[in-house]
Order: sequence, then C-alpha cells, then structure tokens
Amino acid sequence: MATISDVAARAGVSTATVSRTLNGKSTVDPALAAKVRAAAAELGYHPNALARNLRRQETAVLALIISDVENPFFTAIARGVEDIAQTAGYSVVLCNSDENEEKESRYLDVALQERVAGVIISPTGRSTDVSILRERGTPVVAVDRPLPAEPGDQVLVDTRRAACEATEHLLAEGYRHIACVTGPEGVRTADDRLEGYRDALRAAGITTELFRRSELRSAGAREATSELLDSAEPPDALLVINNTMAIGALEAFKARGIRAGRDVGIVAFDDAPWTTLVDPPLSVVTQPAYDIGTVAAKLLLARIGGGSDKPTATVLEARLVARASSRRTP
Amino acid sequence: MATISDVAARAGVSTATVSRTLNGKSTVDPALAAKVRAAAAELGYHPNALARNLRRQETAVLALIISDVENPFFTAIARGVEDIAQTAGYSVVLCNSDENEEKESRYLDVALQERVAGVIISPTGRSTDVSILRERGTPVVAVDRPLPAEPGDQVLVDTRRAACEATEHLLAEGYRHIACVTGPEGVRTADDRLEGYRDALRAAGITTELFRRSELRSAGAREATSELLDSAEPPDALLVINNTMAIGALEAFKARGIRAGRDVGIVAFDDAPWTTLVDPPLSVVTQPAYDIGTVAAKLLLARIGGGSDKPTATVLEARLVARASSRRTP
DNA sequence: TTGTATGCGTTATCAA
DNA sequence: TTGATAACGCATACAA
Repeated sequence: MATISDVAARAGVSTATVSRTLNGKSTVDPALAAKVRAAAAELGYHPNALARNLRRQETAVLALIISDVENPFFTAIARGVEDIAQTAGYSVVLCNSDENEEKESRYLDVALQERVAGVIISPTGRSTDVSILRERGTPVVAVDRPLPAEPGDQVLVDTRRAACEATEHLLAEGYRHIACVTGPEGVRTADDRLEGYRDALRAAGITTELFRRSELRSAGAREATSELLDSAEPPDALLVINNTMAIGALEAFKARGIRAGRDVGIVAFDDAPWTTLVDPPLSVVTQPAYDIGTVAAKLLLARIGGGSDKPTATVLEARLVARASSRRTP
Repeated sequence: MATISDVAARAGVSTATVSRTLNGKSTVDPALAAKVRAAAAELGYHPNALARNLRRQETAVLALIISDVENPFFTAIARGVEDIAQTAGYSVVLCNSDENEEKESRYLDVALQERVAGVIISPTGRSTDVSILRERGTPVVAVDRPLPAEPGDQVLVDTRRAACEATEHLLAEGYRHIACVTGPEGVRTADDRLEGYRDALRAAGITTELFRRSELRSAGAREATSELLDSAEPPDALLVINNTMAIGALEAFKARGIRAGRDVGIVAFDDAPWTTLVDPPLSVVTQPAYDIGTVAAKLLLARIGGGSDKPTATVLEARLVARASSRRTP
C-alpha cells in the first residue's frame, strides 16, 4: 500500500505538504496541491487511519452498544444514530451486547482500547460500569435505560407514564383483572413500566396486582403469559413491556385459542410493521426510537466537540395507539 | 491514560518486558511477570489498540456491511458472524449500507482506512467494487448476493431453486395465475428468485408470467401488490421475495379486504417471528440466515489466518414452510 | 531471560 | 508557503 511518503516522493514535495493538502488545513500553493492530488490518485493512496488516529489521539468512530440487535426498537435507534453520525463524518460501530453483561463489558473495553470518540449505550443491567471511559474523557450517552449510579447524559422515554396510560386505557375499556408481563428486576425500563402499571391500578383503587417477570425475549414472555393464563384466576388483560415479548404473549394466546380483544385484552410496548397485520391489530405504546438515536448522537457529538456542561437528561414521550386488541368486543 | 512506559517504570522493567508479559509471547520470569501485572492493575493500564495496530499492521476487527439493518434476515446473519468472531477474539463492526451504493462505498473506504482484518458484505448493487480491499490483501466474503464480476469467496443460498419450489407449491394448490413481487433488476437475489418463479411456470407449461419490481421495502411492495390486485386480470397468488416486502403485500391485501389463502394465495421469502401470528399464518421460504453468518465468518477467519486457496462458493439450502396463506380454502 | 533501539504512517511544531 | 523532524504507544529484532 502506498504511504504518504510515496505520494510525497512522486509529487516532489515533503510529507508535510501532502498532509496539508489532503486535509485542507493550512493553505497550500494550488500548483503543488494539484501535483499532490494527482500523485495520490495515481498511486491509489488511502491514508492509514491507524497512524492518523495514533497521532491525533482520536478516532472518527462512535460505538453504539445495544442490548439486542434483533429488536426493531434498537435497530431504529441505530438508524437514528447513524444518520446523524454520517453527516458529521463519523462512522458507527454497532455492538450487540445481547443483554449479556460480560459481552457488554468486553465491548466497553474494546471501545476504550480502540479509543473511539464516543459511546452510546443501552445498559444491560445494574452493574454496567463506564467509569474507565469517563476517566479517559470519552463521552458516554445512555439511551433507553439510565446508567446505574451515574449522573451522565441520558436520552430516555417517559415510560412509566406511558405504562400508566396504557393500563388506564385497559381499565377504561372495562378490563378489571389486568396483568403485567415485564422483564428482569434491575432493567430500568422493566421496572419503570411495572411501576406505571401499578400507578394506574392504584389510582383506580384496585389492590390486586398481578405480574410476571421473564427475560426480555419472546420465549420468556410466552412462558410467563402461559402461566398467567393457566392460573386459577387468569387475567382479563395484559400489558407487555416490549415488542419481542409481545410475540411470545400472542403465541401463548394462539396456543390456547384465545382471541385478543374478545377474550383477553392486550397492549404491548413498541410499534412494529407487523402489529397491524395480526388479527386483531395489536394496540401498542409507540416510542420515538429513531428520535432517541438522533438526539443521543447529536448530544454525543456536542460533547466530543468539547461542550462539557452538566449532564443532560432528555425525556421523550411515548404515545398509546389503541387498536382492536385492547377494545372490548362483546 | 497510563502507557506501557508508565507500567514499565512502575514495575522497574523495560517496556519490552511489559509487552512480552501482557501478550504472553516470549517467556518471562514469573517474578517479573507478577510485578508487571501488579503495576498494570494499579495504574489501570489499558493498552492503546491504535498503537498496537499500527505496529502490527493489523486489527482484530471485522467489518460486516449489510444492506438493511432493519431486516431480520440480515440481523440474523449479523448474530452468526458475531458469535464466531467473539470466540476468535475479533470484534465486529456492523455497517448499514441501506441499499445505498454511496453509503456502501463510504463504508468500504472506512474499512480500508481502518485496516480491518476482513470484510463480510452483502453487496448492494451491480457496481460494488471491493478491489481496493483485494489489492491490499484484505479478505472479503460476500453473503446473500455475489459480488459482481468477482471470483471471490461467497456464501449464498440456492434461492432460485427455492423460488421455483415455492411456485410449484402454489401451482400444486391449484393457483393458476401467479404473480411475483420482486426487487430491482441487478439485485441478484431479486433476479434469481424471479427466474426460479419462471422455471416453475415453464415446467408447468404456463406462458403468461406476471411480475412487478419495486424497491426492497414494504412501501414499494405495497404499491406493486396494489397495482397487481387492481389490474384487469389480477393474480390468484403471489410470490414475494423478502419478508420486508411481505409486510407491504399483506397491507395491500388488508386494505382490500382480501384474505390470504381464501382469496389470494401468498408465499414470501424469509421467516420471521410474526409470520405465524398473522391470520392466516404466512407460508414462507425460510433461509438459514444465522448459518450464513457463521459460515461466512469461519471462512473469513480462515482467510485471515492465511489460507489463500482458490475462492470458495458455499450454497446453503432454503426450505419451504407451507402454512395456511398458500392453501386453497374453498 | 532482559533491555535497547528502531520503525509502523501520520500530523504538528518549528525554522527557514 | 514549505520542509525537516519529533512525537504518538506499541512490538520486535537484535544485543547483551
């Protein structure tokens, strides 16, 4: 591979001039610049980013660590991040922690070692530790879930309130024995949505709460839902806290010949393209996933640019989209 | 941040000994090694991968360039790649080309500049050019679609045959006026599946083919399907060439009150969690996406390891899963 | 087994 | 405006 010295030799100038020309930093004599460009083109010169990064002590790469690549909610965030990063000349490295603290910590380590310019992360659990990055001054923005014990930048959704509204909606439809299918303790969104569910029950004067926790996957939710449906006093409606789990819940319905809306009401978090295609259409709490990504990326870029004010916490709104799965049809 | 010299100073040894200890290359006196490790721990030393990469002229990073992050087919590939890469100590950078040749080429450039160890790519179009990587000796493996005019390593699916079988299945169910909703010309999978559809018609002695091309997204497929359904001689069955487009097709059905299986038969490529939840369940051609990822990653790692034999072309099998959407129900 | 010294390819500083 | 040169942090060839 051609190096900067090869280009310099061919253009009959110093490496410094080549560097200046190609980076457009300082002014260079137009004639020389043309020679440099010609030489670079002829040699098929591609600057070695490794060397540049080492010299500059920084990279034009953002790391995005998400907890589940197969969840459309997170891929939508990724799109948002990428779109903003692109325009600023940054590349995005997408890392899938898979709700696994070990993988997450390994990726945080890689991010540090590779000296990425900044990190956006949806923390997996209670013990996510980004202090190694903070110490080095690498900006970190948390999305979807806050970092434990950290007053850092965050882009979250008012998910407790949304869960409350969804539950209120089910109550308004006449459902009385509502259950919540949520995720593991310690996952903030799981806990918050459960709290929102409780808020609504409390406000309605209902004292018998009913919930199951499972891993954040369809298989777990299928089992949890099955348990609920097969219990002595099965719920007449369900609040499911993400769209992957909604699939599990609907599978459990299907296995029992239960029809959403008619037999058991259901509202799930996150919209997805398929939710209007199931029968009946699924009521959802839709979160501004793409916006979470763009807001987080802009915030991160601002931090990289040097804006080191106090930590920001942005809270976006979720919106209930009531469809037939939560409408009582006699 | 602590550097290797800091560790060396603290441990009272040379940087060479620190390097040797931490990389476990050459033998080091156990006592010294212990001192080095202690010093590294005390200083919170994290080796600078930038410097290491520059020195070694290689990185432990694979680039995976896929054409649509929001398509479950590609995220499944990503999981496969990641799982294999992990075990070999490599990180995976996931890049979303978004079916956009410009973004794709930008990512190829980044991959080259960052000197990644290898690249796995699902090429966007006819003009994808990886020669810059090849020239440098960076191994490249194509997945899902072959690289144009390149005898390189590939992991593909026998998709033409699968499309043929799916069409034969529709014929066997009694459908006679079958249409194909496919992607842009030049996208190999789109072309191959259309050919497979034609193979089946030809074998059955049917001469009137019917197809529409659209972009590989649900909106495009919705429009294409709508056109077909609203035409003078609407098809009695559809073959849709990916799962994102299937959503568009089903939306078009829904808007017209058409019930799959009863009114119009439909088979779509790619299985997804929701396909069994729609009513009626969607017949699919399921592709071994995860396996594509693992096979491609293993192949790439072998190439990185130095195995520079002739290019390999692996072709995996797809399988028809017939459900109610393609069963004629009188 | 350990240390010294060099270079990986850039960019930035300083003089000219 | 340009060029010579010194880092950046690490790994290794070579010498001890």
